[in-house]
Amino acid sequence: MNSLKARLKGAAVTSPAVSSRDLPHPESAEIRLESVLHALSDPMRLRIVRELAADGDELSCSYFDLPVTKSTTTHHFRVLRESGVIRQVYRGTAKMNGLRRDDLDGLFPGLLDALLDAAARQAARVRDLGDG
Amino acid sequence: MNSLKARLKGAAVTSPAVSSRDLPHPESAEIRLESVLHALSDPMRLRIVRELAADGDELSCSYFDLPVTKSTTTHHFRVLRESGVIRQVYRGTAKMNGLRRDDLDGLFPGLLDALLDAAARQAARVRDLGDG
DNA sequence: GCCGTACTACGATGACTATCGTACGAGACA
DNA sequence: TGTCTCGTACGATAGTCATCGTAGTACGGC
Repeated sequence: MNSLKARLKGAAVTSPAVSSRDLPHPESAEIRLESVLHALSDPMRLRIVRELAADGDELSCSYFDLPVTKSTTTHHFRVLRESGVIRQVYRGTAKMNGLRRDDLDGLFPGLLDALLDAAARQAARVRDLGDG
Repeated sequence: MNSLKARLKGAAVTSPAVSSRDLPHPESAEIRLESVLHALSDPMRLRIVRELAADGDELSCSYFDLPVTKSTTTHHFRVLRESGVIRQVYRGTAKMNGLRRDDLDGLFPGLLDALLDAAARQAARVRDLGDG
């Protein structure tokens, strides 16, 4: 049942180099706190970032099973990339996504961990409410 | 030249009790991380929160010298209140604003400090760029 | 070369938002 | 009572955004 995840998690690692297509990313110094917060203020994108932080640093877009269409998924990943939260790289037909942890930690030490911890706490809180 | 600030910073502290008008606030348990991040993703509101954290915990709306009209200022304060970031209380004609630090620290330990630190670092970075 | 998979581009749409101006209400003070 | 200040309410407006569907591109494998 996790065959899909297993298949996609390390997809196309055999490719030694990056595809010719490359995507525009902000440089580290161009990353704005407001943009990062805006990117993470959407539940779908916060969820993506949480999975990315928990499950490894190179996940394809299709690894995520989001309750929206592919177009919308593309949109959310673009927002995350353009805000500097993730780095995206084509590998074959897949687009691999990785958290820009080093850049974010360099700019805003402790922020990413605090955000991930806050998100985890909130998720646990919501889960507890669901349990009754 | 800071007479305005001095006058407004402790305005109406003589009033012992809160006015009859009171404003709707989310309870601590109702505060959502996404809403907090969304509230802080606006430069104007991030600035308000930074001043609030640095300059005391009971500042009137008019203490802030924001480059927008009064209507817009009201709007931003409402967003901050409804997201659970600040608490607002009428005192005479003034509306006093305070960070909900205890609630936020209780829900998301370390988050507020990390955010304030991140904002301070970015402000310093921008300042350095300005100095050339 | 052909097909399937992964993702994109584009246009549309409905919702939200930051901003303003004007008009109004609530309290302090003469 | 009148007046001043602080802040609100309301309507308008221009912009952004999350979402979709459809059509299209890029790559890998047959």
